Amino acid sequence: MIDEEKIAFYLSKFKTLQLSDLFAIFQLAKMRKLSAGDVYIKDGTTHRKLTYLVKGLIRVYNVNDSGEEITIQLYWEDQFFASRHNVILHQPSPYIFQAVEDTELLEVDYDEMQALLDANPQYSGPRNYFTLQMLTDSMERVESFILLSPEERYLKLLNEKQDIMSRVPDKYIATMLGITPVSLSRIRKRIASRHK
Amino acid sequence: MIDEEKIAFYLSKFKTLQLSDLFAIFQLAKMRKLSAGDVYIKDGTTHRKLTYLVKGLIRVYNVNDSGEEITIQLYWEDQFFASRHNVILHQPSPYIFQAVEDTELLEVDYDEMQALLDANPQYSGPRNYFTLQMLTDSMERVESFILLSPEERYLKLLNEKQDIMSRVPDKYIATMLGITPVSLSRIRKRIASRHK
DNA sequence: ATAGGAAATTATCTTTTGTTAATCTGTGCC
DNA sequence: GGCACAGATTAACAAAAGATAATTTCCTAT
Repeated sequence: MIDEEKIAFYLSKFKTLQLSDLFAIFQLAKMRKLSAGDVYIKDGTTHRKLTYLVKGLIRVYNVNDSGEEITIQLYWEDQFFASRHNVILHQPSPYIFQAVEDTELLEVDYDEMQALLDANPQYSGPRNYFTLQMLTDSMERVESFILLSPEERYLKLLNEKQDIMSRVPDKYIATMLGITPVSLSRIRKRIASRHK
Repeated sequence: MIDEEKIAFYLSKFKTLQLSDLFAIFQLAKMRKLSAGDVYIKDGTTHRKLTYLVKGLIRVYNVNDSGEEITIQLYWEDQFFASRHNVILHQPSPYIFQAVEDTELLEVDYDEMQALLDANPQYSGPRNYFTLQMLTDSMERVESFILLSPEERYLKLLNEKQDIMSRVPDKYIATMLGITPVSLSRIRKRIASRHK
């Protein structure tokens, strides 16, 4: 469960929210625990949920025609996520959501959540905050593909998310950067040889 | 100005909105007209505005160390946009927003707009809708960089946004795809030779 | 109609990445 | 300890992209 410290943090961050507003959400929520390796959302299924990641690490990936796993995204503690294909586009997701570590999730039905948020103005600010957070993260990532070389993208990721990166194999990082694991290995070698 | 047809469209799309709710926004808004080539937001400046593009085309670009212009994003009719560095990060934007065509914009002060939206629950749904729209666009773009080759990205863009693409030079498209104009030209040649 | 300029293409060469396969390394398990 | 296995590295070659410069095409202003 979310601990008191985190609840206090959110209450102080969003002045419009009362403890009772958080409880209203918790009443819709179901706690789920996953073991490392468990699949959370299978590709091709329907899963209209909004999920808050309490503890652990989720990897979103795709299996391409050659049978290789391409990691699209990682989610970690205190992030919200959903399967955009399911939730926005009303389509089955082509991606697999899998726990990389033992993971704890808080899950709410997406439509119930939307109804609650639409109906109560005190949620408007926080809701907007989290969506904007996701949007800026995504935009920044787009810009990294346009403005940076693979090597620069890797260094930026190392710099900003070193703690997260150390929790997953390099091959996940490589495909997230849009390159192959072999290429990432060469980049790492190049960087190492330069700093010596 | 936004025409009656568009107003009717938004009113029917968002049932919580009354005509008076739209007027409340219009009262905050200022109409601006730009000629082709005009700079809308200069890099290094502060511009805390939310903008609705009524007519025309805006290009967001960056000038790199070699003096080359790298196009990051295009905005066209009926899209909302803002400078995320200014508005979210409270920093000057490193990007230049420039009108590619003669352009008409509706501009509102970002903080005034947030206050209005936060205070009135009827805006919560529509606000969320537009932010989610931007988010899914951005996420889809990220995924295109991870899952597709430059050639596939180009074909996808042609397929989905042909009308917009025909309004800008190829070199804008190339850098938006994360490649050089020279490379895009080779890709076009490769595609043409295959279809013959 | 034509001259000037920007955009696009082509050419050449270098660098990087992809592909495939082999090798090395570390870790958990019996 | 040693075996099995996944992940990382290395090697070798092919394919693609970057950089630079020359050339061609297209558009626009006069």
